[in-house]
Amino acid sequence: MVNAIDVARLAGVSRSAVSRTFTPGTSVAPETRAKVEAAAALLGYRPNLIARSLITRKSGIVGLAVGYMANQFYPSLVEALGTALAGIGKRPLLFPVAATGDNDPDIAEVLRYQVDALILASATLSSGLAGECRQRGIPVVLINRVTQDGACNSVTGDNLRGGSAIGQLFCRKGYRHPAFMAGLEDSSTSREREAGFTAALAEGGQALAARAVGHYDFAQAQAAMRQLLMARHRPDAVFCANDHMAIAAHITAQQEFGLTVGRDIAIVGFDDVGMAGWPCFSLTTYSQPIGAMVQAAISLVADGAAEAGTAPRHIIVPGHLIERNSTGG
Amino acid sequence: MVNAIDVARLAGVSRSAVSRTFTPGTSVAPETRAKVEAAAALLGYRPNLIARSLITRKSGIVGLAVGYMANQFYPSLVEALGTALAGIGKRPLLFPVAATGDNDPDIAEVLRYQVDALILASATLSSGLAGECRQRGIPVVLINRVTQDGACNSVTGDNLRGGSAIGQLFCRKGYRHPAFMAGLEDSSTSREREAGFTAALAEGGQALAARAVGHYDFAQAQAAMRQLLMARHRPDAVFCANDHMAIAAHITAQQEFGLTVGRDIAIVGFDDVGMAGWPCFSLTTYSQPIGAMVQAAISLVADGAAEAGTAPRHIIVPGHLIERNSTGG
DNA sequence: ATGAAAGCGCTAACAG
DNA sequence: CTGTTAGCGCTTTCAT
Repeated sequence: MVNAIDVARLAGVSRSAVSRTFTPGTSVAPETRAKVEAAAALLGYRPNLIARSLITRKSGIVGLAVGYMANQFYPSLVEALGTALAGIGKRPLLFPVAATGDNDPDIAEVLRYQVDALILASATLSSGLAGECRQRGIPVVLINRVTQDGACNSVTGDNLRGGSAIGQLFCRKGYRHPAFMAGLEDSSTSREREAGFTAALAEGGQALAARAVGHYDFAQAQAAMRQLLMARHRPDAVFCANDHMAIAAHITAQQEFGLTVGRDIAIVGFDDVGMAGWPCFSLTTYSQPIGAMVQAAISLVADGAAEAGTAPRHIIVPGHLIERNSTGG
Repeated sequence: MVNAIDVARLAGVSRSAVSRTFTPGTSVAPETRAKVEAAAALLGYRPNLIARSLITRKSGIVGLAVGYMANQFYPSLVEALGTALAGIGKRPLLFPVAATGDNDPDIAEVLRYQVDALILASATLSSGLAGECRQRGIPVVLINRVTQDGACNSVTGDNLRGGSAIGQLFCRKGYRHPAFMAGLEDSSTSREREAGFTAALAEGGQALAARAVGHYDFAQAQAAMRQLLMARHRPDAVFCANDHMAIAAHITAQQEFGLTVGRDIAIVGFDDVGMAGWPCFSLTTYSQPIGAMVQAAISLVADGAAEAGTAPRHIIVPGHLIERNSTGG
């Protein structure tokens, strides 16, 4: 294991000179730098980031909590985040969490790595831990969810307006029995989308005819769809709280009930994941632009959005309605 | 920022006592431990893993390179790996790499984090870097790919047998114009699958009628499929080097050429990703069991499969043919 | 611009 | 079982 001392010795300089050579924004004589770089190359020296972080108190590591990768939205997000973080010289330390329930223990564990920030995709943390992070100056960014008390920074799509746009679409199309499939009952995202949706329905003189809960899970969304379709009054249009469940619903309606989606029944999702545009689904949906969301998250992380006294910011990234065949030709 | 000294002071013990309390496998008097734990809880103390790793030379961090998340196989793998690593007290530090080309710079960068191991999913590294890792005692595990010189540990599915099984299936079904869609020409995975495939065809008295390259990419696979389907002699069965491309091919055949897959043309993939089983695709494929592959990778990581003198291990995880509708009712 | 010295938070060897 | 003593590899004042 070669270290700065070895390099210094070989280059005939002090260890400080070596350190400075590899620290951006320090002044080293070009000549010295050259000697150091030559020696380092010869020895295959790479500055130890762990040791550095002990003193700079910046690890370059960002904790990234992510729930279930089965929903294509999250892999896309993780990939985009990984790339964007690399752009500001940081890397994500991944830790899997349950999409629901108490994730504090897992998060506390990752805090021990002295992460520079915490990005939580579809996971929440208690206000206790949030406070601790704030106190330590660790920015916390929730993506696609907000906490009840609004104590954390967050980046979300425009759930309210999106739900509303879909409600309006249903009214315009003249569906008579609109239904909603929730994600998790305690998820802010699902609740906001539903609120926008039902408000728009009401404005159009409609009311929710049925409701089911898919728990954001493929199999459970299928079950929820079965339940909706087997009811006395079958809905003629279903808004699912995300694309992942909408696709499950689509498959179930078509495969198990022989319905032609878009003709016999309308199905709408939320997110605009890649698959939503595939011809076999051609899913009407409301977009959550990943690029913009990642950009927003990165800016919160980079601006050190946790300086004492800074009020949490809640960034809402606008999306737009994408009409495809699942709501009629 | 509270540290071990603060805790020691409050508990009225030495800093070593504090250290021992939080280090598994050390002996502390129950009474001392209790005092320390009380003080730690009061102060909200969490041992600094970064500082610890400086001395133990074990960071608990595993570098995880992952290419394109669009192929569902990889998100599933990442999720499973993350969970399995947590089981042995480690976490993955994610770094995005190009699926093709030279990833050495990115990998070298992550080495500075003193990672305990390197897991490369569908990425390769030069024998130079591989040698450096070996010398430093950092296990390197390739998943779903091997290096040309076989210098790295690897975990792969049974590409040869899988390709062969699909070739045999084509013969048994009596297809007359079998085609192959490669991933990347320089990918060991694609080459092995093709080798098994063509060998089995030859044994059945058949020969490859056409060939295209999809570069493991959705859009490029669609283009490759168009090319195959517009040729003079249209193939009646296409084996795609993975499910991701097979699904692209499926959609293209159906949507753009009006073909009914399974009747007008057979399409087969490799991996058995979740979507392959969806009724709208019902894709015949050869499985790569993620659980077993992760298990194998973890064992290589945990056994410190890089001790000097250890020969690299190449684990082949068996899979099996899954016949679905895409090769006929 | 450079070197000497101090110290980040922690563990490990060694006496007691 | 406990405390003392030395570092792990690095950055950073502070003189020069």
